[in-house]
Amino acid sequence: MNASNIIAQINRHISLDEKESLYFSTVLIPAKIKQGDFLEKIGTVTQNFIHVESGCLMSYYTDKGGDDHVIQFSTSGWWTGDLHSFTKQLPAIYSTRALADSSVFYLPKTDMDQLLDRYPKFERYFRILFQNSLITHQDRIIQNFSNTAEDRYEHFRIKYPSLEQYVPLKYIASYLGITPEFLSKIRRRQTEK
Amino acid sequence: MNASNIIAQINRHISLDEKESLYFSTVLIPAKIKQGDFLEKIGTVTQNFIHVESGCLMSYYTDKGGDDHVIQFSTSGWWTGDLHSFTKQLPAIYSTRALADSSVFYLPKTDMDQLLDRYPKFERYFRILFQNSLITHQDRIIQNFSNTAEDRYEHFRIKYPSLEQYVPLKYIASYLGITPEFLSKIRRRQTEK
DNA sequence: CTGATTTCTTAATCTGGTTCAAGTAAATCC
DNA sequence: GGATTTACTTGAACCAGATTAAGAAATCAG
Repeated sequence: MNASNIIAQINRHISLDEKESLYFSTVLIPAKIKQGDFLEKIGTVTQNFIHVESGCLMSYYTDKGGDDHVIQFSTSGWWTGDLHSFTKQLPAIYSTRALADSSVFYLPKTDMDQLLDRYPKFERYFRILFQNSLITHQDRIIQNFSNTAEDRYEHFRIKYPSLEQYVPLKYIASYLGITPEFLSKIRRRQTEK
Repeated sequence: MNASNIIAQINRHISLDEKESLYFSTVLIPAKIKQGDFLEKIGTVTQNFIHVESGCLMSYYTDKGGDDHVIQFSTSGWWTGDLHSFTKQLPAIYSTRALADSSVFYLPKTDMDQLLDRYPKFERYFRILFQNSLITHQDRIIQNFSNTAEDRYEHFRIKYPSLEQYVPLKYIASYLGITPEFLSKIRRRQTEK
């Protein structure tokens, strides 16, 4: 596994020269993750920002009642990780697990900090990344308020068609903010149409 | 109105020198906004990123049924605006209005683009700004899924105590994702305790 | 100061979605 | 390949919060 994919993807937003690309690829740590394995556990301090090369990951919050709530699925090209824990170096409130055998790159916090100091171009890259992600999150909040669960499910399937191969329905339900039982009901309603 | 407040605030994240501070303050456009006035209307392309000096603004989405959904209240020190419209120069899906007489700075898109090109330090500032905002938005999604409306209301009052002086209850209800009637019910329940 | 508009509350009724409990299909594991 | 765990479905009872409609309180305009 080499870093050419991730670098190509970054080059869609900024233009890295040889030196920058090389430096970046040396700080990335490649890893293979087996389905079901944890990349990050609640309560421990997040050391890495995670970039998915292939496979599928899921990040989720576990509430006081022990129920899980999915905040994100990540497939090829996505970054993930508990940003709050990563930034402030506090215990994570999210867990991240592989929903399929996956390969990822870890970007350790100290290396990311150095990277940003040395090559401000990466500040731009991550600024754009977070800016876009913020727009997506605002939209998700609005959609959750203004649409029914059924609309949200249809919208989800259109927006992330590739996820259905990886993600069990109960996690899709969680992502949508409903119970698996109710998602089941929605699905039956739709096939009856 | 001068730019010293906003520059002091930016200096909490990066260190601007004289030249940078000066350049930044020359591209900011100060404005006074009367209560009830629009800073940004749905359907028009957002030209400015908005920084609140004093007063209080509200950004909201209007759904197909004509119902408004508040995404953000902004008081002194906050940035606001329809980021999607601003970034992609597409018609805005959010409106922004003043909930009280307010003073703001506009940062026009072209000036922000030039600012970021000329002084990459600002890339860092906005990277941190969006990164923190993203964390807040993730948290809001999770809280909406895992807490009851009553818990969310209590949490809101603790987190944003200063907003109660500006914001009518019906907009707080909207921000929490409930109807004004139900917020009323919650409030009565609480005073009865 | 006064009428008009907007905000907030109250109560009755209704509904989208949950909970609980049970059964079935599908992965997974030795 | 058979046993066991995990994922999905079904249905009945239930509840958090929506809807509707009306009145009370506050704010605003002239």
